[in-house]
Amino acid sequence: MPTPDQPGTTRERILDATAALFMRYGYTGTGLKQIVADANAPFGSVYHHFPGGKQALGVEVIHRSGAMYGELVMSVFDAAPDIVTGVRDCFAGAAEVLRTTDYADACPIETVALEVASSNEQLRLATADVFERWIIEAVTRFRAAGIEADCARELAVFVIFLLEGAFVHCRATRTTEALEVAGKRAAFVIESELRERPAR
Amino acid sequence: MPTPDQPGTTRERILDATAALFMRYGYTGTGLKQIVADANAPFGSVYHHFPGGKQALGVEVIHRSGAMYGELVMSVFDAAPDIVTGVRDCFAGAAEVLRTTDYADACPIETVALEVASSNEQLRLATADVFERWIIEAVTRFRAAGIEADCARELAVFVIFLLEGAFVHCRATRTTEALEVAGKRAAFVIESELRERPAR
DNA sequence: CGACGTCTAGATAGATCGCTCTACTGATAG
DNA sequence: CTATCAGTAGAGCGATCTATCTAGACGTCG
Repeated sequence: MPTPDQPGTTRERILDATAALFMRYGYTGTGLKQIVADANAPFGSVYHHFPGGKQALGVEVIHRSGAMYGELVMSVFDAAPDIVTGVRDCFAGAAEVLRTTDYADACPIETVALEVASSNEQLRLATADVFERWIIEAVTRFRAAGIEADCARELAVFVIFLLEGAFVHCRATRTTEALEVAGKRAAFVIESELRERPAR
Repeated sequence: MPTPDQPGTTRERILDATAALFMRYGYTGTGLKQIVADANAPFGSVYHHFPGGKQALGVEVIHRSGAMYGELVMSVFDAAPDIVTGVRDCFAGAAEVLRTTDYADACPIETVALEVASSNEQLRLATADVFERWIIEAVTRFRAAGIEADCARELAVFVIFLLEGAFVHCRATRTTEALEVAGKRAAFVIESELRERPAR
């Protein structure tokens, strides 16, 4: 489905189209021809704006998508009355998005991360960087909610990759079972942690 | 790294080589040329043994790898004195394998599952089938350990996709942090469940 | 022995890949 | 006005992809 004449500069349209395609089809599964078709951009513009070619475009898309998805998740946390509700809302929201996008829109970098982990060091480092930023953001939230530093990092890693794992099952089965289970368990674990070790 | 003249029939060598390549590079990232090179097989043999081409080969590899990985995990459970230790050993074993294979050998079908979820219905169904079989096997184990039916399925989904999520982080960062955190949390959750709702 | 089916072996086709190249457009500066 | 430069536009290159095709090797039957 080609994206109809979006607003924004050619460069931005290329970035947006690439991000959408990476989320669904991954890095090797997305061709430059398809990117420019979806972005309504001429082929030559890709190499004008991204002299490093597909890899350079990939690195920028990974960082950009990672930042945008991080902000999206954080906005859900901001809207929630407490951290446990925030976690629950994140999983529920992710399930809702999956249902309304024909199980296509999950994590914007997960497919790419697995694809490039053993084949492209530059892209692998980009995905690792995004994951680390997400963890740090989550740690900040958890600490602010009164969880001790060491434990906060453990919980951040636990919650984020429980979400990533659930995405795999949901996309493969076209159900949201895994996200529902994961959300319930994640919320319960954080609740327990807060109960057992109350505020500092 | 081309696999040196393995034993087995040409067909089996093709299946083994494809499975290894899918695990590292995914479906679209693996070419038939590379498969026959690694398998020490002539190109034509692929289409002789798999008349359906790359997709038919993919479907069979997914089912085969899924069954083999399931058996591997179950053998770890069999060797453990109890179910909590079994879960802990699975995550620890997965971390050990990752470390000794340069973070390449994780889940044999995870990368493919994400890649094909929105692009190839036949392969998507194959990955969904494998996940469902794994869940059923895990449910059987958990029920045998005295966990109630509904809860057993929840725990199975939770543990399996916590493992899958951890694989993403480990392969991207080339650390085993996520698997260690996940193993610890998974074991704790199952332990709690057994403590709170003792044998039937 | 020859006929037949299975499997090996690889050349080749046709499409698509990432990428490079030149030409063109339009806005701005001198 | 001309000169300049960023960006648009797409034809075309070599490489690689999946898939097909023909030919040969090998064993097993009649």
